[in-house]
Amino acid sequence: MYPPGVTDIELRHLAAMAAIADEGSFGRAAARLGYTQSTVSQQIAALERTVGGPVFDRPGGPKPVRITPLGAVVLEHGRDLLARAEKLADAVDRFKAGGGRIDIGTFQSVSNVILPVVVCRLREEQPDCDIRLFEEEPDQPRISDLDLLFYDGRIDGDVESAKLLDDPYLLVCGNDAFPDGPVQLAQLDDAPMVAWPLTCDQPLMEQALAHNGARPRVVFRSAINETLLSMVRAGMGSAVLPWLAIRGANVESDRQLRVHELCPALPVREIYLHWRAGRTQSPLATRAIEIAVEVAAELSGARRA
Amino acid sequence: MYPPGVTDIELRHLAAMAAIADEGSFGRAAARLGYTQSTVSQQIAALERTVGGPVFDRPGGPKPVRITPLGAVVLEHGRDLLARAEKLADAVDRFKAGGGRIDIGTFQSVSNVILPVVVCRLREEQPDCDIRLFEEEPDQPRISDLDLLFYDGRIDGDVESAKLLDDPYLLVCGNDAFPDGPVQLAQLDDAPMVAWPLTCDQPLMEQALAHNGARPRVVFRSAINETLLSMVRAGMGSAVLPWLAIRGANVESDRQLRVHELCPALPVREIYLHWRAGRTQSPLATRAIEIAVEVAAELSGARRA
DNA sequence: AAACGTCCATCGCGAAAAGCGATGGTTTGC
DNA sequence: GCAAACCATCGCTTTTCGCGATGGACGTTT
Repeated sequence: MYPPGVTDIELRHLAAMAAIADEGSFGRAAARLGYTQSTVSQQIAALERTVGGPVFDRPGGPKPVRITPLGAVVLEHGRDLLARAEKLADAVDRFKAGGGRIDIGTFQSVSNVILPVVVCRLREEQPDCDIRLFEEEPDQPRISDLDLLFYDGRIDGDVESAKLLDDPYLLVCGNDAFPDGPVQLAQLDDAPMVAWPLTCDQPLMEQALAHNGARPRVVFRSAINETLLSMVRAGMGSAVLPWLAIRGANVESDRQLRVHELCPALPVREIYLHWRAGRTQSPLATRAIEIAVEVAAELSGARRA
Repeated sequence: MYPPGVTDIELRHLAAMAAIADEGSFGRAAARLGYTQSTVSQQIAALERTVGGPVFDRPGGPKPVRITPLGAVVLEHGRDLLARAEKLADAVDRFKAGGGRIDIGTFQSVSNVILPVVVCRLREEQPDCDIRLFEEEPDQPRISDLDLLFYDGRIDGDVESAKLLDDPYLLVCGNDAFPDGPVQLAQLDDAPMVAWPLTCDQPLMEQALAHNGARPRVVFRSAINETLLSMVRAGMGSAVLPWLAIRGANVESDRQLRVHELCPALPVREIYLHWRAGRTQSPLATRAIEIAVEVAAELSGARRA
């Protein structure tokens, strides 16, 4: 792979060489490096052994040592090598401080409500970090190549997860569709309704509706919440949406719309944050999980209030 | 100078890491590197100690190990570091094979006769070498910053030298100025003459002329040999030039000019090659000295023939 | 000229580390 | 379950690292 001898080069020796070149003396270089003069002398001897020739001329006496032509070649590349090593150390430090890149998979309502806050706080703590979001959603959520994945449900495979919050379904309808207070599920039977496409938790929710004797007529499907709500305002029908989506669209302050709890309540949609099991996380990912849990808890509290 | 820890990085460990990343297994990497599996395991452990975290996830069993986010950071820079180290080794090899740069100081006739051959042979052996020639000639020849210096005389200071050849002075004159055979120095007294400027050996030569009762009238001085010879052809006067200069200008095949030995002969001009004492030479410089001596010897032989 | 100061090389020693072989624990696949 | 593949760990030997002390070389000073 690498030619023999390449890995015999020691950065310590190159650092000693650079210090000597700067100071003009083995002894002063040793002092600067925190070594003994004899140690530095041996380090240079070792370096000269590996490169196969002297790198300094030692005139003897108080004259400063001078670099040889071979030494100049070694030093030129050596300084470069040391600079690169320093860059490596810097990169590691930045990484451990939370820098670096993180790839997060997300979906619909999480993108609208939770994620903005998470990203914001993360960037506050780590202005230089590189956060990449992915919302492509094939039928199966893809966690390979992602560090973190938000999803409303569990995922099979070698995955760990944190439950972020319970997201109950609520009814959004026109101002005068129902009187204040909870709405009986049965009242939704055969009612016109707009809804999300049948991905994620949506099929489960509709089954639960049906199981409770509510078979609404779905007159329109869209993944865009704003579109759905416009349809509700237009009187096309009502919508059963999770609380997160409702909050994300500021429905509560919309005088044309009203939100009702459902009775009996549908099974809540559960929001999870997933990551691959058995893999060491980056500090950035670890922190992102913590922040996501925090944010979710705050949201949960806000909902109950 | 360098932050602590930078010089603790070992190229050996990075090489092991790269091999593992390629092979997906500590054992195979060990085989490739010529180490034992346990050794590689410890190398990675050491690396992980210096960077402060795991660089590989070991799933256990026949699954390939996988790099961690931290490991990815380290590996990215590590490969770079290894590539640079390889460049260093390459540069050293090239240098030892005679590559690299050489700075040569020269003057007038050496530039014309000796140096072209030396440079030619050197470049034949080392096509990639970087030969730089300097002909600036302040009153004092400057050997600092030069690897090699041609000069017609000795130099004071900490300098070693090789005598290349004796370069006798000869008389160049018009076809019919003197009969064939040696010319008595006395015959040059008050004769019109063109000559070099009073640098290098020229003052010494003119003193020697005077000392032998010949005080020619110098009617023109120029450092350009061709100019001087044109003047001789034009009948302005004759010229006392060293053999090297005469050969460099192809005087011998010029039917308008004739070359005479002088009687008694003037002290020869001695051509030396100098280099700073007590300094390790580059192989290229060493070889250049050898070649220069060879070329000078050939020229010496050619002259005597 | 002799004494001094500065400098690097070298020697001996103790501590640390590298590398090896053998062993043991884990996980996967049959 | 059993076998196979894999990595971690332990004990051991050999090598290396770094130190302090000493000595030789050179230039400067007296």
